[in-house]
Amino acid sequence: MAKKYSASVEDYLEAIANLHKGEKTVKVKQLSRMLNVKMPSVTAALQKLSEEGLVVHEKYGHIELTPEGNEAADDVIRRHKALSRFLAQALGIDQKTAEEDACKIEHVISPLTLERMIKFMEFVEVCPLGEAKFPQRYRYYLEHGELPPECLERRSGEG
Amino acid sequence: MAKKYSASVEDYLEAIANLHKGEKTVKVKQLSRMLNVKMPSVTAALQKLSEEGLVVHEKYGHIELTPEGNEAADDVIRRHKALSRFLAQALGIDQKTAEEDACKIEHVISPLTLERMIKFMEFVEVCPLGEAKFPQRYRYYLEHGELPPECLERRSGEG
DNA sequence: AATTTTTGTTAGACTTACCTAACATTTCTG
DNA sequence: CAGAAATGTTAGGTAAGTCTAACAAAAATT
Repeated sequence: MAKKYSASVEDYLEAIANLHKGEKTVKVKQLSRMLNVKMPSVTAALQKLSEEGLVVHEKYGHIELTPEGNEAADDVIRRHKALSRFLAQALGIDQKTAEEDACKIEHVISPLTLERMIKFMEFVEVCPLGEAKFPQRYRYYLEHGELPPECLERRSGEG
Repeated sequence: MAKKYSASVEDYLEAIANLHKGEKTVKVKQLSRMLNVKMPSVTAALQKLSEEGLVVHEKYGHIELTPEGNEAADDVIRRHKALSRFLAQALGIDQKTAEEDACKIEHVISPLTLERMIKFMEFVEVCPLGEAKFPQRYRYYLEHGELPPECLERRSGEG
């Protein structure tokens, strides 16, 4: 299960799924715009995706995902979301960059690494913040380029 | 500066640079093995790289990087190392997986995200560990699936 | 309803990067 | 140093994925 698709295929599936959420019907033009490719490229891609049983698309008609296509799309979207959350929340990266990186990395990241990023965020959320101020201190370090005062204070006494 | 090269080009440059460190001369066969491609593919790639001024390679001769090629290779290697360190150290991913993911992600990660990963590691190293036990606690959470005892103890008193 | 505009498709070409098979050169070895 | 083995190159093919130009259908407009 969870076959491997090319980055391009994943991009098409993801875009179709996302467009489906907003609009009732998905059309070639929308995909073309969303993916920054010309319409003939979309037509060609849809043909291949149809043959592979991931998409339903009759000539001049609207575009839908098959159950298999939908499953694959959901998986890409899951990776995308986890990644962009991790980059933004854990590393303090701005939303735009986090999105852009997620769009690329989602195609190549291993399941294990993804799982670890998710675990990392879980941990940060779950571990009492008053105690483990790590994330906030990291933000401070990012902003000021030096350790926050409460780290410096105790430094000589620590080790 | 720092032009954009394809993932494939980056892989060749990186491999040549790495091989150079070990052996005195780099040969087609070695690259072929290292990159899991057949020798004719290497020959073709070297031709292109030569034309682009990244590599010096005369027929049947040994392979070297130009200054420009070397600079590009160093940059890829820098990304690779930072990534694999981040994955292994910060996220607790095994070395093999960390390497594999680094090999892929190095081609698509943004400078900002890379920089943040580096900053993250710097912070973990620099911030007194006795105080910010975040990384260790994260490891515990990874291993046991629940918070370490010292987090749980104080939990009710924190909210 | 006829025409224009928009959208979609087909046809054909290009690029990247790989492959196999056949040939060429180098290197090793008896 | 001559033949065998290993290495490297050329020639020609394939697959993905993109593009432009020309044509076709659908949708909008008058």
